[in-house]
Amino acid sequence: MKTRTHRCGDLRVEHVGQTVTVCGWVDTKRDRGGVAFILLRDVAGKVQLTFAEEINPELLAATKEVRHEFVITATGKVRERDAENKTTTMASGDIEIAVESFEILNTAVTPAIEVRDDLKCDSELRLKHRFIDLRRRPMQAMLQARAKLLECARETLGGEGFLEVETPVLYKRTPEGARDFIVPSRAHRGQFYALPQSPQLFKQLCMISGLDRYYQVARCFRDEDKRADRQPEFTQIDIEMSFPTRDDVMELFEKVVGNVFKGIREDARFKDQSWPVLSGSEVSPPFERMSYEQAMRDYSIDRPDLRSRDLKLTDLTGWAAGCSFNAFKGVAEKQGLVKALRCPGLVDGFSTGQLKNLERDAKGMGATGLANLKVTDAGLEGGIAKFIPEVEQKAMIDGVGAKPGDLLLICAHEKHKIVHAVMHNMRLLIAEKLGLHDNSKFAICWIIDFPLFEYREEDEKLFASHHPFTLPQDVARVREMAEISRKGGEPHPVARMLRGGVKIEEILALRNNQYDLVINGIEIAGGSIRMHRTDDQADVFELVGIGKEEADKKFGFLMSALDHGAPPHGGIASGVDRLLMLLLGLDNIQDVIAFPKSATGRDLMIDTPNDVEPALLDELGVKMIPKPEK
RNA sequence: GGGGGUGUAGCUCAAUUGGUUAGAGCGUCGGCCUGUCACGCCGAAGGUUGCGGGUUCGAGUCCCGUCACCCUCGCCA
Repeated sequence: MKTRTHRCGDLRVEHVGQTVTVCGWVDTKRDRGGVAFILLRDVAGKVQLTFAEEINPELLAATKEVRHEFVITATGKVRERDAENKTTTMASGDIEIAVESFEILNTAVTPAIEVRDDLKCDSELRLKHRFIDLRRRPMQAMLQARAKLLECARETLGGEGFLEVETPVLYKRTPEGARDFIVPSRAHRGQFYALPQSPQLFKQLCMISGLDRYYQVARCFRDEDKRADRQPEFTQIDIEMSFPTRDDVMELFEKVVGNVFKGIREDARFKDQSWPVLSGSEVSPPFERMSYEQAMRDYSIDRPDLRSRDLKLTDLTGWAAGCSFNAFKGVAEKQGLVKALRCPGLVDGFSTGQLKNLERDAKGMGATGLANLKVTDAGLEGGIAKFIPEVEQKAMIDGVGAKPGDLLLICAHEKHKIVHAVMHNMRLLIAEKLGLHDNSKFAICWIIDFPLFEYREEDEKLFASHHPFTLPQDVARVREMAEISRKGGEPHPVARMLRGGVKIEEILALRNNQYDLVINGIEIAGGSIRMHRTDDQADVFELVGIGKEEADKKFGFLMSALDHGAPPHGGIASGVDRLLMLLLGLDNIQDVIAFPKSATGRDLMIDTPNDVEPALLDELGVKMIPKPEK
């Protein structure tokens, strides 16, 4: 085999006259009898190999046995094509190689899926034959963009003095959060490792070790049910720094994002791609900041899609409390939530059946119903309008700023969560219908001032809304609450605080030092300033009901580390897969991962998970229990 | 775990709503063609209709179960 001199896709007019040797896969073969053409493909692109009877009949005859996807190497002279034979369908379209010799390096069976840019087939087949799928140009470009993204991030972080540190994959089960993947230990029969959901604690330990600035391209594992934008294993750019303010971390990450956009935009390899990142709007730090409270008020979600920023929700609870429609009034009286979405100009946007379907969707999310009202010159029409007197109608129309020709969607429920879920989804649907969610627009914002705690009524428990290591904004007040709770009495911290005179509203009004970066309604990154003092950390553990004993058992190594001179620290973690999806305008995470798993978490190519030998289970001390009959 | 969708030739899809021998395009294989570039022309092969059961004189079509893939709700601190 001769040494390759050039890559197929790199050859241009400037190479005319040179004798070159190229290697690659047979993309197509066009046999015209006395002349034949083979399109040879490699990672850089394609080039045409030409064979002619008048030049070398034996060589032409030998092309007979060449088939699609054979691997061949060819040597010949690069020559410029005649003007009428040039093509713009490929970058090397001005030239061709007049082949003088070629060799079949390997044959290939006909692949199950075609190697073509616009392949349209079931994802099952693509996953099963991933090594063929990855031969396609869009997939190779995706992998190049992914590598470029990481390259830009590393370059930025390296330049800012961050040290890339690897942390263990064999970690420890964490009782909170997502389900863990567990790994049985042979040496310690009956005991298990767990795969990390994130390197959270290790990066904090790196700060305590004095590394000052850490980052890692970390693989994370969560054994939850999959979604279009979720995989059981995914990649995060994980960052932590010492002595930062909240702004320091946010500004640093803005730099990372800015450089990723810039790096991919300026990479010549991608100029033939139609990705949003290449044609989309500018991203220029500093990014807008929005409080959690405002996001929930205007958009009912903590990751609002601001491409449709003017499509805001209105809180009608106050209006509902005094209205004549009992369903709304009742909800308002029970401290529920009533929210309205003004759909501009959509008074005739939906058929009766479509409106029914919207309501069905809302009910699917737990709503009792979804009211729709048409705004006309005469007032409100349709559905529940007859239950609402004219004066109240006018107040409502003024309240939501509606104009004749608008459609109003209203959801009311005792549980705020349900109203938020419904109205967020309706807002997305309406924005989509109004064509506001163009994916070449990038609407970026930080969400800040998140609640420190969430409250679960069922068992009267508080949860850290980010994670329990996040620094509260008002550490002193948290201390006071923890002191009250520590006095004991009732079984739950919340009950103890209530008895101690703390109002539940006040607990829920506490804010933390978390920040999430949201682009087009997708959470791209999230992080926080952490607690670096044991006493602060103990206060938060106290309020979320993790006693000293439990804290020692679960996070003893952290508590101990904090006691050894932990510096103030904070950081951020960003989902590489989701960011890449956004940049490339894709809506399935499988399309940005080289070897992804299916929606049920199977790898269809290597066929895993699979059974293991019973003897191995014995050695591990693991017993298989058959799935119970239904 | 709940709901929805899909499953017919190697691939993408049809099959007049239960009726003769399940078709087409692409691909594959063979032949022809000296400038193709989604080459063209002629011809051929290729099917356990995901799998199992049922209803029926008769099932790709209807029913039950099951498997796989996709979407969605729950879940994902």
